[in-house]
Amino acid sequence: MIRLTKIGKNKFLLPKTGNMRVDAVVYLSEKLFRDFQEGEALEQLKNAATLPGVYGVVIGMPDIHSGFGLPIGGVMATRVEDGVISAGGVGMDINCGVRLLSTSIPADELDKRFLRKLMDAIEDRIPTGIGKGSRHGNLYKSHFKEIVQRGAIKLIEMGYGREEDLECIEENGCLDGADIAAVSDEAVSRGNQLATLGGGNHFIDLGVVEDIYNEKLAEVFGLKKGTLSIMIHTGSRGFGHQICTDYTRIMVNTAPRYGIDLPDKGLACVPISSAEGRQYYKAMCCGVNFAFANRQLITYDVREAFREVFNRDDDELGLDLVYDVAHNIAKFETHFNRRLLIHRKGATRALPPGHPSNPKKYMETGHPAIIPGSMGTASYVVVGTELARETFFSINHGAGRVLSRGAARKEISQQEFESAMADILYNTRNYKKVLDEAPQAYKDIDEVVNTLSEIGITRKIAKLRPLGVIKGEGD
DNA sequence: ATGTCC
Repeated sequence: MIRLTKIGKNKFLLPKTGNMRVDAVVYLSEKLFRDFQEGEALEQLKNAATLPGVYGVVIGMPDIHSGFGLPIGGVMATRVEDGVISAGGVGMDINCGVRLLSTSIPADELDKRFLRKLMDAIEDRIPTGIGKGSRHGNLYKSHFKEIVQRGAIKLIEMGYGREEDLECIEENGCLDGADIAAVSDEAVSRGNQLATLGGGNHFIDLGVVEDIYNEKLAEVFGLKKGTLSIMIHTGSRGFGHQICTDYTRIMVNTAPRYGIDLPDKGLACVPISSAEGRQYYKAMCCGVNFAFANRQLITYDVREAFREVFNRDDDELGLDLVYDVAHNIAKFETHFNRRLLIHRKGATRALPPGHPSNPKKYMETGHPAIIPGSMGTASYVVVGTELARETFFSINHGAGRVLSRGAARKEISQQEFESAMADILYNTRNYKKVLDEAPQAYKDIDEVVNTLSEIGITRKIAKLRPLGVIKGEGD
């Protein structure tokens, strides 16, 4: 078993041993540390620390749990000159991410019947669950190349959103460098899921802004206590999944040619500057842009559903985009005066006030970073601080699983599930289909969020409480 | 996460 050494409040060290090139650091509160059972995730951090060109420290966030190659809740920086790029370091669901919309609708105005009507109107428009196709099939057929190369920008040009949405999306809704020529035919054929939600932890939820911790910043973010909020969590669906699968195979096969000794197939990687590395980056950008476009189209559908059910205009409803963050992505960024490729896997970028990569609208506050809890617990809006420099301005992306999907299905009873969901509405007819997503399968979101805010890496801005949740059904 | 194993 790997030992963690406490090196500060909520901060633990996994010291460099064996062929690790750098240390690893894990952020855990005392309670999260006591309950910590993620030996495999620590192995994965150690593995990442052995890769060529890895820089600084490999980081585990408080929501860390084992994943494919790099753990979920993992951050790995590599030097552009001599470092590697890893498809598994980004993850299967490229640019899985979450966006938050604010409204000017007082939540206490809505009774359960009305909330249900809203959820039904949203569900009528957005296919959910694994393997579901899109109602915007025309976009896939006629504009796919431009959408994956130009992301949300292309959709805004076509009228699927507001001009001002773009500033409120990480990378302004388009990661530069996408080239569909780097994407396999098989991946392209799976791109027909544009404008679908998917399954697993993906959701659309209606919530209420329950607590404000910082009035000034909340106002800039458009978050007012007691108003209805909408959160959309989805990614690049089968398209991104296929890109990761394709390039993991390529990287496993070519890594030896570059003298790379792979500790784990899931961490398959090649030099950033290699032909295969550059190709993967181009393809990954397509997956990133697909996911931005996916969330943009879902936003378009949600706004339409709201107009229909309320019979009011956007002007009266708000429905403004607060922000859209990526959870699974690799990006070229400058930290410590060095050009690095930051792999964030189940981790969120959180820039502090004044950082030049903030959008103009949020330059003086830092952009909102959105942290969803589980289907039955709160979510948070936070900002990064200057102290987040030590994590390459990265924070956790959610609560983190504490039970595997299988264990959750086996161990949680119907009564336990229903009591955890209390008076929260959910769309699923059969609770068994979402039992693996039960609140009990996740860590305590308050504890996880506090782990970073207590040591000043984040500042909490607002807390959101779910009222109604739309989930895709697994099997 | 995922046409959850071509």
